[in-house]
Amino acid sequence: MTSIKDVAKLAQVSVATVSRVINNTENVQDETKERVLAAIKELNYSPNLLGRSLRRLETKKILVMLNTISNQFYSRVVKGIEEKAIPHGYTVMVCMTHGNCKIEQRYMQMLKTRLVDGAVFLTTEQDGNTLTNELSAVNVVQACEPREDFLTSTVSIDNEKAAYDSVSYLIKKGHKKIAFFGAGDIYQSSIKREHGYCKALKENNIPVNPNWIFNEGFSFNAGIRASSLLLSKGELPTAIFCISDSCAAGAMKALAQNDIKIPDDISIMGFDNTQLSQIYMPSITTLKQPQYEIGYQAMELLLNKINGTDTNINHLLLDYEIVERESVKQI
Amino acid sequence: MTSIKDVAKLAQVSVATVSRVINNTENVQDETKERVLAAIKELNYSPNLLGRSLRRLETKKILVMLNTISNQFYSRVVKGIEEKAIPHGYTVMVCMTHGNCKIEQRYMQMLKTRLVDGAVFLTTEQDGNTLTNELSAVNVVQACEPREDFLTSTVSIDNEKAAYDSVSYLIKKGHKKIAFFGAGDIYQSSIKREHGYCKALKENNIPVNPNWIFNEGFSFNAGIRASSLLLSKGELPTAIFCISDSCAAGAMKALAQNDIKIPDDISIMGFDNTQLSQIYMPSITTLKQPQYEIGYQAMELLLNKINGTDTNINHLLLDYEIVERESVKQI
DNA sequence: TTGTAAGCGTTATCAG
DNA sequence: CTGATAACGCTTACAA
Repeated sequence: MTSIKDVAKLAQVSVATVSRVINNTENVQDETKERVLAAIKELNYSPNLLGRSLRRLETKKILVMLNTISNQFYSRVVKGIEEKAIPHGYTVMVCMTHGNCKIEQRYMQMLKTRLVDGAVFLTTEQDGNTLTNELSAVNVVQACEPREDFLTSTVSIDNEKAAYDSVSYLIKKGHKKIAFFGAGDIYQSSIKREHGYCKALKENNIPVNPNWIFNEGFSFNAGIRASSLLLSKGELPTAIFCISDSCAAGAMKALAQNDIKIPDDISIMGFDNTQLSQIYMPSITTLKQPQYEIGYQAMELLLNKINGTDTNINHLLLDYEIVERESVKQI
Repeated sequence: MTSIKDVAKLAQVSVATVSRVINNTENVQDETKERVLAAIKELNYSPNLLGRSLRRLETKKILVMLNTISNQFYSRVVKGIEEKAIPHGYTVMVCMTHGNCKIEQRYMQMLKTRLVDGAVFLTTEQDGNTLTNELSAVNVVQACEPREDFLTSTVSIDNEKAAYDSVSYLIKKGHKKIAFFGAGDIYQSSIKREHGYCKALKENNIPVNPNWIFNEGFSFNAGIRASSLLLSKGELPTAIFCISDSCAAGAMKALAQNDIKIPDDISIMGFDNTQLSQIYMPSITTLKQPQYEIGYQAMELLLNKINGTDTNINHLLLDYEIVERESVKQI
């Protein structure tokens, strides 16, 4: 590996001069500069960023932590993060935890040890107190699925209100028998959406039927499982509000296999407006989260934190909208 | 930020001793060790990995370069990479290029400047000669979509043979009129699959109809576009061999909207066995690439390269299999 | 305009 | 078993 010393030797100058040329930081005589540039080219030299970062105490790197990239939802969030980060000179890297605490801690080590300047957590596996303690000295924000006990700035939608609006929409479409396919109380978003679901029913004087609340998860298979359970209950609802588009698709497939027509027999509503909701047959009526914007704003908060421009803890709630497609029918 | 010096001072030992305790590298008296560990705990100290990497000239970090994580196909490949890397002490980070040369070069800079020990390229935007030159001194392998002019070890399937087998399968199912939805000659995999498609037809004395070859891309929308073009041609085939599952789904949706029944009127075959092929209605018959295995083996080659165990350029071709589902019918 | 040298946080060598 | 110190590659006062 060629270092700055090799360049200096070849160009017959000091390493300081080479550094000045590389960073365009002070005046260097044209002739010397050219000699240095020629040497750099000849040796195919690139400055070692470890050395630079160690000296400058900054790396210009950002980590995005998430459970898994197989969840389509996150890809546009990351895109938003990147498009804010790159113009400010930051490079973004994505790290998957696969729901594994150990792996998450390993990446956190990179944070704590200054291998990166900051991180955006899209999901996390650990409890908030631990995280708050461990990461007290580093720059972190949360987006999408924030934990309230992890004390950082956050960007997300108002999950309770979004669910409330979704279920109100179904009610407006004439539905009174509405089931909820959630993910259970390990997910704050699921708890809140269940609250919103109940609130909308109550406000419309529809009793909440606990037999119609299932918590099998976000995935396609979760939708299948929840549908099977629902079918075993006897009476069927006319609509199902699902925690995710994948879950909605799973529900649709399981119901279709039992000769239940969507939306003629049962209406289905998804959540997130992932590509799946557009391409499924029938296409899925869903609630669009502003994924790109969530990422963009989260990165903005992180930059402010890194620069010391804003030391407050902010909680941004962004707008959402219902996207009407084919899976919900007026009755 | 607390450094090793602070720990040494608090524990009343030298920094060397602290380092020995951290790395468990030499014998340290139990009593001293405990004092050091107590100090580390009290100061909540983590060693700065920049310093360590600079000293050791290795970072134990691997980059995975790809176009975009929104392509489901890659998520299992990355999983395979991770599961080989982690037990060897390596940490994996994913970097998206979004088809942008500039961004790709930025990540390559991390490679050239020793911020990471190596990289697996799943896709690349630049021409092979440039890459070969730029990255001659670093540890790199390619997987999935290798460029032959980028001289590295590669892991993939035999795309021509896989396409040949897929089309032969359709022929065995009684189809003689078979269209091809490809991605065009910017993708080596597309070129090769088109070759395989033509070869299978010729071997069965079926003339290749250039009107039935479309190159709109890998995406869902590409499938929609290709279908629209196909419908404008007049005569329809009885089967379509698609370059990806997304493309197949797009084709199915566009055809369904024109009241063409899948698989009764036209059979559709996808490629990759992504989750979409399982969950779509009807489910999509497809060719399963061993995604996890591709990633795992690519990482193995990379480790051998990093360790200097194997300096050859290897080209691994892994097995694939046809997964029969609902979108192809015997006629 | 250029060079010298200190220092970023580690680890490894060499003495003791 | 422990400490002092050089070195990794770079940037930046300070001096010349």
